[in-house]
Amino acid sequence: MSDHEQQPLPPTPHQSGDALPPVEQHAQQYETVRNAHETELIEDYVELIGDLLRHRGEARAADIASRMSVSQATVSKMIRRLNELGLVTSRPYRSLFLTQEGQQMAETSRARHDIVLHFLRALGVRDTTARIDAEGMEHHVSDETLAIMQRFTEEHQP
Amino acid sequence: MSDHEQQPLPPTPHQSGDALPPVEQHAQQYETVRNAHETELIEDYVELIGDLLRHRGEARAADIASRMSVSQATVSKMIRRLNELGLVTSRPYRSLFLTQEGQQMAETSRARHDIVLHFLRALGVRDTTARIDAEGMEHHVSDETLAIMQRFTEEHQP
DNA sequence: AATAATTGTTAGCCTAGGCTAAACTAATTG
DNA sequence: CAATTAGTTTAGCCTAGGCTAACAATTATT
Repeated sequence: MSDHEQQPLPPTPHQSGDALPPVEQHAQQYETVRNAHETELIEDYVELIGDLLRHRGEARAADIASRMSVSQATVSKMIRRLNELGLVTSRPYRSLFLTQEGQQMAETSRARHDIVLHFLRALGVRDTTARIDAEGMEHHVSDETLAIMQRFTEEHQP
Repeated sequence: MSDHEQQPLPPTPHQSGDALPPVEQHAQQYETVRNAHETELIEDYVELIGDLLRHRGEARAADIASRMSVSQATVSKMIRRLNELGLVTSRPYRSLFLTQEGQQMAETSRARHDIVLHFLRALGVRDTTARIDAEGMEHHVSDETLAIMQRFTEEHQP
């Protein structure tokens, strides 16, 4: 075999896109995302439970399962975790309730979610799309950006 | 024990926030997010490898590990997966390369990432924050929203 | 050339978050 | 009130994505 190997090339001079950030900053970006992922699901559950309590008066495991389209077993397991984390109280075969701390988290999540959703709509995104995007984005928007989104929304549809 | 149990309450009449979406739509929101999570990491790796190749001329496992701040073992395992998925070619102790398909994915990811990043900056978000938020948001922004972001950016700083 | 340092791989462990199947409890209805 | 249906839980399995520790290969240094 002669040297037809793939060889590293010199960096492309006409760089499209930005330069690479310094290693520490770059690393921090990924770390932040990983951290968000850890709390994301927890927050989604708590937020949904809060919504169900508010709109329906009760939050049953079966509702959560169908709204999240996961199995009831998955929900049951998750509820145990939320319990251990002190976010919900539950008794077998009864509606769930949020603890003080859980309510706090639900409100915060709900508020973030609404800000992002309203912002997207104000930007001109269709409702269905906005809802989907907001669900994914809400956990990755910093307080700084959130504040800017809120201001934008207020200014663009009073 | 007398009946001091926590009881479900009637739905709050003064609803803050929106009403609950119909179950199917609600479920689809969460499904979309779950699907995004599955491809997210893969795309991040491929995108980073593309960036390293472009800016540095080569992409070594050690660089990926430090830029993502994960262990080299984790990177090594992931590279095997990327290989199996036909996204990269690798030989031990040599730089990684992207396959045709990998390059395609890297470009798409990079483009999305840039649009989100530039949009955030155009909105007025500070650079460091914008980078962090963009890293988390990019995988959750629909094509529709992406197009709107791009238009916004063009109009707000040419 | 020998040794040291860097880089990469492998093995084995852990947690989170899915799933199905089976068992149990509560509610509804014949 | 017995039986069916609906809701919940438990057990056990799987994959992804982290980790550390030990080892192997390459590259750099003396």
